[in-house]
Amino acid sequence: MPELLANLNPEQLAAVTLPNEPALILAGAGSGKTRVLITRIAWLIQQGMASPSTILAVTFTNKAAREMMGRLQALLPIDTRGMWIGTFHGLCNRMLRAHYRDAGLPQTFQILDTADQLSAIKRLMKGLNIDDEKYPPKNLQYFINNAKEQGLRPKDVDVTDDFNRKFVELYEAYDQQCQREGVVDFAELLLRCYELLAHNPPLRAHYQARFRDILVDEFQDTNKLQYAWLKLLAGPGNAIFAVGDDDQSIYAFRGANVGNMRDFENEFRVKHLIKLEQNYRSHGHILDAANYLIAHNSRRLGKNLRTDAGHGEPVRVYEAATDSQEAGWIVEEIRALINQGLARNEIAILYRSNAQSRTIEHTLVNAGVPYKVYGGLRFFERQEVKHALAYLRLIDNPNDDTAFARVVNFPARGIGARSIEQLADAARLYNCSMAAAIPYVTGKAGTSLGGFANLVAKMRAETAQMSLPETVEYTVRMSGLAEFYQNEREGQDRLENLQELVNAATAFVSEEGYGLDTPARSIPLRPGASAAPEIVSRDGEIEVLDAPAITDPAQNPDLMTPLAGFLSHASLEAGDNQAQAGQDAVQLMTVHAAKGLEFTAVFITGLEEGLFPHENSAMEADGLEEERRLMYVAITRAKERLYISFAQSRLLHGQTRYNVRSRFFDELPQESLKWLTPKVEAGSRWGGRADNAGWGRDWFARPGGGESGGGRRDRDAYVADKSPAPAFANEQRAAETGFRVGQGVFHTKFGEGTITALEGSGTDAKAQVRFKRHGEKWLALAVAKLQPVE
DNA sequence: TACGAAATGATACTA
DNA sequence: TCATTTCGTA
Repeated sequence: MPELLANLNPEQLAAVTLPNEPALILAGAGSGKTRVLITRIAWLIQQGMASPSTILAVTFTNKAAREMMGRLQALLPIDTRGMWIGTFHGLCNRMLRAHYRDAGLPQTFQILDTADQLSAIKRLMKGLNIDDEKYPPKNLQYFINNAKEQGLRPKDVDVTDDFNRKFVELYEAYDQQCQREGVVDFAELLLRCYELLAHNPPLRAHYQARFRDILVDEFQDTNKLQYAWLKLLAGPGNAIFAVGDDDQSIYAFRGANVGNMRDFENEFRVKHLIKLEQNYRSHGHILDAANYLIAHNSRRLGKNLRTDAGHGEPVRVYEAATDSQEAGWIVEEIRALINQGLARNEIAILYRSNAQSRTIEHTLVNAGVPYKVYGGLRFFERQEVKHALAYLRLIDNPNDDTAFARVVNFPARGIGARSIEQLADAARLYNCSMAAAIPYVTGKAGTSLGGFANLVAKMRAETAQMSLPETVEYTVRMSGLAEFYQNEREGQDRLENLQELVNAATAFVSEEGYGLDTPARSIPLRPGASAAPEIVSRDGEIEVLDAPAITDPAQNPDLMTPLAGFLSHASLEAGDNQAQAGQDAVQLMTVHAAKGLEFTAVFITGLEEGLFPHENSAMEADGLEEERRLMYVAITRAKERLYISFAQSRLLHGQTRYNVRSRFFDELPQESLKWLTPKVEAGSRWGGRADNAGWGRDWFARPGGGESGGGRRDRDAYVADKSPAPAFANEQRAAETGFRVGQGVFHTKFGEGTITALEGSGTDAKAQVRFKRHGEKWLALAVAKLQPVE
């Protein structure tokens, strides 16, 4: 028991052992936030103040939820699997599945991810003959999600003008379409769950009585709807324990509302506000830089990090002439660090926008330094996987037009755009799904559509008794997807992903504890499991007929069929957002993606006006302050070494831009900086910036190159300034290929292979590689993205 | 229907 | 520059 609380500092200890009352924990970067959250849960359970079933813990990412469950499991001899620890969306999904009738949803409702939602919107607009130039589908999508996140249904949205009125109309039509198809988007998951609780007092009371302790991670990232949902769950006998850091709020652009922290403090009369300011991550100079920078923000709750670690190394600053020179310097420093014995995965290169990674990658490749880029497509977002999932969704729910439209002609079965349009018209006429409208379409189109209908019907019938992995395997085969990719020249990886999908299904079944032969499409009633919830509405009144019948998904996870569960899993957990895992490699990612991580050495690149702070942030209210918080997040990722760099010119979108160094340099404590290049005072160079001008003007295209806004035709007329980057010291060493014959390599397009020959040197260096799947190829090392593999 | 050419847009991103 | 989408023709 005491060892649970051992090694906590006084503030952490105070937070962990607070009474069951509203509390706000202001947890600075590297202050042991997660540890406090987990220890608090463990402590509550150990003290008998709570049991695993009375706790609700909410996070933003599946990763955070998994970490919490894993570490908790390690602290206590309990099974965390049934606990209500998860993301907002995951928990809402769970609640909606349990009370689908009260929520007005079909039992097999499915979840639209962002891409599905957009295609649903496009389909809707096409059907209504809406001009998508005037009303861009993406804008409508944003409008709808934004409204939902404010808790607004179409009837609640203020109509201000005709344009707005159209959007509201479309929002209404979209909701109806979703309802008819039995699908919900991400925002709907939250809003629907919110309404479920808001309109159903007995149910609300049930959950309020149940969740005595509600713990929220990253509270500064909650949006209005999430906060409202939490407030509904916070009843008289329970309390919210919110952990967050207003200085690390970097998601306002997607609806996060830092104001929730203040509101929480006021609305709940928070008596316990604890600041965790002891930092266990960074050395002194780094922390000083962070503190000093963030002090330039107004409207903070106020916090100052301290460390016992000593000053450590100063923050190194480098000014480069060009972006490629900047990259060259970074690679040099990285080599030095590696030579000093630092592991590659303890080194991170951070940038503000993804476009910046290319130059850096290129330089790393040439230098033969292995690296990993975070970001990009995740497993369940790959087209072949989404195709397969669409077939599965169609088997489960014939009304899902989004899934239908996706695969009706994939693989191609001669059903063209014309036929689909006819079908959509019929569906609208008869107010039914596209699948149901097939009999109404006549002629040749009707025949080929009929063929598709038969295929799906056959698949539905034949999978009726199959287990989930069998169903997935069967679907991949019978849909023709496997055959299609088999014959496709570049289809091998996709084929493998389809196989991987079958494996994922097998893994899912075993993780969820189903028997391997449990039918995928029936609700498996285990012994002792109770039937579906029984809350019935009578005369508009909602009533609990039989109190114990409010079924708790935690005790009965079988309210979902394995297939429905797997499909939600695919939507809610799209998989890793990381490139190839494994080998020891330098980590490349955006500053946003780095939040929550830490590295021994960190490079923050592209510190230029217009880039960081980003030019677009000048338009947004509070935009500059968010950029500054972003920089704060970036700095606080570093444990021992921090490098900050910028370049005078940068090739971006095919144009050379001349940038001015970021204002953030002037907001750092100069005594903690070590300039590796002479520091040039602002204003002493051409292009020096006027501090209070809108900084959109602070960067500009090539001097004498004319206005950049001259339209596309300028592209041909425009000759980019191709002056070569000044050679940097180790051009010579970069010339070494860094490869040897017989070495295993990885290529982003061709996959794994082995080097069979090397030729030439410097920029002409070539390697012959025998790829496992694509045969032997000669590759120019300066161009090909080859990564060494063990 | 299918393919290549031309046009276009480009901050950050989890569920 | 590059990835994606639309356009125009076979």
